[in-house]
Amino acid sequence: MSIRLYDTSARQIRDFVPLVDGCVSIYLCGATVQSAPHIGHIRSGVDFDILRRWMEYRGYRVTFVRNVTDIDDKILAKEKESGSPWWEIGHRNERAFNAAYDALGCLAPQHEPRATGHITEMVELMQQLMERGHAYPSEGSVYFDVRSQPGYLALSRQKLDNLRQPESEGETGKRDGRDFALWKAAKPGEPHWPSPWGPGRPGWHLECSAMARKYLGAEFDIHGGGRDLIFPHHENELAQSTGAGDPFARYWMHNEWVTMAGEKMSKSLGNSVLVSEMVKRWRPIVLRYYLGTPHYRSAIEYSEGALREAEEGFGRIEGFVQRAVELVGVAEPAEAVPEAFAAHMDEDLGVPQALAEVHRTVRAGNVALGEGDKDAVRRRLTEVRAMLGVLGLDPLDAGWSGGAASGEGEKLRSAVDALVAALLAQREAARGRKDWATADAMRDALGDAGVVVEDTAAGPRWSLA
RNA sequence: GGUGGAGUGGCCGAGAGGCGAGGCAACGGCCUGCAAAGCCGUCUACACGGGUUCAAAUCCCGUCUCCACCUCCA
Repeated sequence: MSIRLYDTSARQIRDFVPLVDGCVSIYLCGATVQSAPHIGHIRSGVDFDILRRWMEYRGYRVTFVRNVTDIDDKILAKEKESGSPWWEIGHRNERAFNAAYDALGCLAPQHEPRATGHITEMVELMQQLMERGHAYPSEGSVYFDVRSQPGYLALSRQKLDNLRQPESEGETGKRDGRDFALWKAAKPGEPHWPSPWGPGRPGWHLECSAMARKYLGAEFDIHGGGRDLIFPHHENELAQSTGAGDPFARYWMHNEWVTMAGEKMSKSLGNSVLVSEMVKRWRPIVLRYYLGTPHYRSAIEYSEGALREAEEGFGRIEGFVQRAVELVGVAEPAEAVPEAFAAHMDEDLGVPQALAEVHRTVRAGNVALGEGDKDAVRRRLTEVRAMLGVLGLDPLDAGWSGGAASGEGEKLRSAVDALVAALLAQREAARGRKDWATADAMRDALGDAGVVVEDTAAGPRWSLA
């Protein structure tokens, strides 16, 4: 059996055959660090993190590259607005992105190259494009000649003649209004780097072609990103790279976006929800469950209610894991996930159906808990952990301990545990004499303090609300 | 104008010709001193109108509604 993936280029699900046996190379378009990440940005990170984890589970050696575009028009516009230098804006936002990836449990890429660190590679690429007749300099800028590239627009399945002709801006120096800039001549006050065509800065798109080649080679397996990148970003990347002679990506994968009242979440519409705000209100693992659980090619409609449901739904899974650990202790994830789960994941990352398998296993585990069947509980726990691990949602994974594993947090935890245990002992005594009023009052008081008490056959257990 | 996507039960969200995905909520039952959690059960839908087929949420035709992308930032 093999993994099958929906390839945007082919518009269908294809068997995944890696370029190099046993290895997978993935290039994901990451952040253009002009602003802090909203949950739409980070959804892409989560979706491709799941892809990567699944590939690793299937035994591939994965090389995952996620770029940082740290120079572009919007960043320069921000510089003018805010007065902060472009590199400071970029760095601040890059840190915000990394904090968000980290908070949501996205594994670190092997390489995280920045556009401004690869000017030399871009210049080389442009020279090759010129030699091959796909690019031309004009007034200090360099443009890609879209008419020179017969395959142009194959990815987005458009026709050149159907593109709206951009309004002529007078002195652009382009041969065709649809030609796009590889290199932009420096304007006064803007950052610039030297090039054979004069000082300037890279155009959008060019960095990805240059960096994908550098870190993954002229041909690699999967190129990913949000769906809005298909055109122009990926189309232009493809044109540049193939124009320079690189075979480039073998599969193109695009995730859908997060919508808000039916509309795409974006900064310009003013409807974006920042990750930094969300993690204050929802546990990061719940946020990941919410963003990573629908199929990656389906839009997610943002709503408070959906977040609450995610919290409840994940809580059900987590509740089983906790109770199971209380009964049988921490059991390591199983070596293999259940067959049905794997089959769904193999089919274009069928996370929703795979998740149904998690729920089935949780139910079976809960039945085993009810029967006190320790062997069965342990088995279900290892299965559930294995499946959750692939989704990056194993609550016992060290990454989710919330950093509270610090000495301070541990001390606090054990202090509270001792206090609650003492109160619960008193409450048990009250229950023993059937003094329900006292027992209930104590439970209410603990509840008000944020400690939820549940009486079970094995005695009372408590957890934080 | 061009290209692509979507409309599923109270809600979220899969599926894509025939055996009720799953979750949340609700309701009933079991368990419980009462709860909580859990288990069992109930509710069973595919925007609209036609058509094809033994059989359509799924295929075909038409209609409506919504969304996205259409280049140097508009």
